[in-house]
Amino acid sequence: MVSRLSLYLRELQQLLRIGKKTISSSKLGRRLGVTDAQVRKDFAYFGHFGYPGIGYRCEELVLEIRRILGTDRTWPVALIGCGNLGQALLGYRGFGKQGFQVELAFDIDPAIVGQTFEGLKVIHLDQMRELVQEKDVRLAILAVPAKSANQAVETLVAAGITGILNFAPVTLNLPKSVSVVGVDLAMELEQLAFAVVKQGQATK
Amino acid sequence: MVSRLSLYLRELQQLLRIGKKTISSSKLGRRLGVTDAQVRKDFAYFGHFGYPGIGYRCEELVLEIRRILGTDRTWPVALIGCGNLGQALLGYRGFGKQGFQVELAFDIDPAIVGQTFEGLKVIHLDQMRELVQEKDVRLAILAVPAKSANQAVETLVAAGITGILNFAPVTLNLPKSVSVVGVDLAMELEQLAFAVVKQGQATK
DNA sequence: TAGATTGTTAATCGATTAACAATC
DNA sequence: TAGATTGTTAATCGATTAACAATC
Repeated sequence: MVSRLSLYLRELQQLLRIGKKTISSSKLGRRLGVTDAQVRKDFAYFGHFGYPGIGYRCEELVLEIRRILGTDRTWPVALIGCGNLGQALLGYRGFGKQGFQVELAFDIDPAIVGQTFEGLKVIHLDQMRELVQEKDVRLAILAVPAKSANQAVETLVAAGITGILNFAPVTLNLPKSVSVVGVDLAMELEQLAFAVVKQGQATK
Repeated sequence: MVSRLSLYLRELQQLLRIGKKTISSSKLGRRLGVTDAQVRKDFAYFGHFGYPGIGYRCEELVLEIRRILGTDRTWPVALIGCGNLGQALLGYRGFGKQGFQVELAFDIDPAIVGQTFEGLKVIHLDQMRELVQEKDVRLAILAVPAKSANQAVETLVAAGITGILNFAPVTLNLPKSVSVVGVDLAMELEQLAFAVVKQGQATK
């Protein structure tokens, strides 16, 4: 359900860009494939953000959602693993726009440690603890190979990281106090393949 | 619910790697944070795969899930957009392992078209239609900037693509016959930030 | 046989939708 | 005022869990 908040936020930012001042639950829902009742219920859960007869003021609602999500400030983020994917993530501009700033980059490969990508020098994972504490970093993006993931996670947890965005295609062993969001690209493609096959059958 | 099938599949493949022949619904569930009843219900929906008193045979179940998901064969995939992220995705080995093979790479930037990455020559998007039809490609990975996404989508749909893995942080305008799975990295981080803040409050 | 574990039914829970009085 | 739209209640729907007879 909170994932819909992010979706609304993205759409509202788009609406602002094209100059819309207000939007109704039914129009916002139509754009996203969600019922109007769902949209209203989602927002009403967190407060009274709308205006009967008018709708929601986009600018105001953007601020409210960011406050709810906790992105009304900038979060420093640590990147773990600076291979192919890690480097691409370092260069991704979309994070900054939503309030995330990769401030630390780690690896364990001697061929990578010491190199600079996007103006950020890659540091050995062994030095994570003190740097993370110094910068008060809570979030980490884990972009290491599957076989190194759980080992890296121990270092992360010991360093005080409390949220992990996991790109490694394995189940992480974590204490309940650490949150994890997994992004498994092969899994996403599997979901897509399933949907395409099903859709194909429905059309027959 | 189908997303759990992918999760089970990944875990079962891991279990096979460490030499397990069979697994019970309760042990599999424990590993993934799912109840045993949920695991059994999920599988039973598609058939009778388990053995009372024994559990599920890992190898057999892997084959069944792959059949259900449609990944009991290799899917050729087209990559659209060969910038930072696109190049990283081209180099990602995880796709191949699950039955996806990027066979075509497209872009519109003259500085990128013609270059070769991972042994694949980047082709101009204008030539997509005939190549996609020649190779019978159904799936596309969309890794273009947000502002180009909906324009690119028109070309994809016209070429006969029926499933899109969308990395662009925008809502795509698509006919109902085309499936889409969205991966918005900033949205995932937002979910993580929310979870971390909530967790922090609960601990207080 | 006793122990383990499935598949399935019934009960519970939570999420979504419909409907409408209240409000601008 | 009439029209549009919210927030919320009640109804519906679907998904999850508990429990247990059937099975190996």
